[in-house]
Amino acid sequence: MVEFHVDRGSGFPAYLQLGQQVREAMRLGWLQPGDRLPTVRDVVATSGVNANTVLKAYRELELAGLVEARQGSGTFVKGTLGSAAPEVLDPLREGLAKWVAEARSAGLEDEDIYALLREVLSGGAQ
Amino acid sequence: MVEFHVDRGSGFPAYLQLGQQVREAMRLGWLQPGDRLPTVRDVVATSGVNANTVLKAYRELELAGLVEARQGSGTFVKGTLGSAAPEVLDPLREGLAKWVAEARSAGLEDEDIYALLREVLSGGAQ
Amino acid sequence: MVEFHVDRGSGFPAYLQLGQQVREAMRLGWLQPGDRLPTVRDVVATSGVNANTVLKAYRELELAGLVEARQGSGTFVKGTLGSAAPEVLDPLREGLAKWVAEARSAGLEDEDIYALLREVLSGGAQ
Amino acid sequence: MVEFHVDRGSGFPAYLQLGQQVREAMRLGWLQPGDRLPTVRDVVATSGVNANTVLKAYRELELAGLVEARQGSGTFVKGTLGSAAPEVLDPLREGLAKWVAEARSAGLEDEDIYALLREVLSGGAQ
DNA sequence: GTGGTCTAGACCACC
DNA sequence: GTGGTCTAGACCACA
Repeated sequence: MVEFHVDRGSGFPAYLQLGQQVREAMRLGWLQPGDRLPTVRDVVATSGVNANTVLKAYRELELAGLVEARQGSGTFVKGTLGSAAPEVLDPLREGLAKWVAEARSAGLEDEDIYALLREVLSGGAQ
Repeated sequence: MVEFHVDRGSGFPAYLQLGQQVREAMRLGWLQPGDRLPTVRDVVATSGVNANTVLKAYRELELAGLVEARQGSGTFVKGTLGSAAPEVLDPLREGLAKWVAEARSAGLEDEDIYALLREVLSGGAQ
Repeated sequence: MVEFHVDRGSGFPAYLQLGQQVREAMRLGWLQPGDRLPTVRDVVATSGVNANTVLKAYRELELAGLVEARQGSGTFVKGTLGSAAPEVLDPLREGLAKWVAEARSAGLEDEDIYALLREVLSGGAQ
Repeated sequence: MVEFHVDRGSGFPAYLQLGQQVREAMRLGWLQPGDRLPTVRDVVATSGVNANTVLKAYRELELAGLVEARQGSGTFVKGTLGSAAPEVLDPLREGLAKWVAEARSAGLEDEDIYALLREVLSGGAQ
């Protein structure tokens, strides 16, 4: 089961954070087609966000074709995102974890790590 | 010289994007204490954002003690962010680039990679 | 300029009524690409609907690619809907008006007329 | 026999769709006083809607004096709607069908046609 | 009890 | 002054 964590006061809209977390869970295989998302009320209880904010996040996922809301029964994962199978992801995750350990022991903070990744992904100096 | 890229319509506030990009450039050593930030006018021309938005971003960086506005001459980097020296960053960047190459050849998209990193940084299953 | 009329208490969601009216105005050529929709505040004043309801309608039109919201300046028609040129529409409208006059003088109410049209469009008995 | 078609996900409440379809069938003479409506069970099977939703639709029609529920035997049309006799309706239907054929061959979509009719019924520019 | 609609109002981002 | 975000809470449609 996915649990959401909303960082309020970061300026980052709460409904976007929720949407992103669903997308990431789908990419990582935590959410598979047919799985039910936490109910709106669950998310409200868990994350402290208002119900309408959750609804908005779910509605946008629905419009994106990723989930499907069924009145009275819940919201369900419909589409897929990211093609990576666990057999592929697991060794990569392991390799990345090793690299992260190195980076941290060299004194890098998480923000440094994100910055480095963005640099590398965007192909150097950009 | 740093060049800003603002993604409008992503829901992510423009002034936060600018601030984040300055911070990342500082972390990666692209911006060093004493360096001058692009002028507001430059950023407007480059990114299509309104001047007030740029001013707001710079003002917040100044309040954070990271930059200093000098009337008539521009805005200059004052503080530092991230403790990593180039001698430390370079081999890490290289290691990361190698891992990214692997991940991509395994079919992962950039979003998959970000998701994996977030997972690893947050300590596994979260 | 388009003016909205929202029928509250019909059970028909207000935001759908607004969306439909924009779409119809586009079909009839009352709204052309580049035209500005009434501001959210205008609609609130005109129709008595809440601002968020209007925003929701406009956001859905934007997601459908029909309009574009520009912060600080308004919401503008972007796409097109219905290919009918005025030269084509005008004679048809005239013919229809004539038929409507007949139907009404035969005692039909508007609801009868809608029912008839729906029957004819759906191809008879269906 | 009337057959219901409920469009879920249109935002239009299912019970209103059912009610409207009964009303239209009455206006067009498909349902006459004394006729029996489909059983709730039939509608559930046909339209995929929940039984309570059908019951709610029938209850509202009953409150409007249009139908009458007889315990154990079904729901029957009681009142009338629309004053048009078949001798009146048929030629009008024919005239409308001719107009619709014209409109379609001019490239109009059904939505265009509905928009035009609404415009004409509401008396022009509204 | 599920998702959905609407409201009223505060506050923010942007021009 | 423009659109947008978020909240709190009432109420509805549906299973």
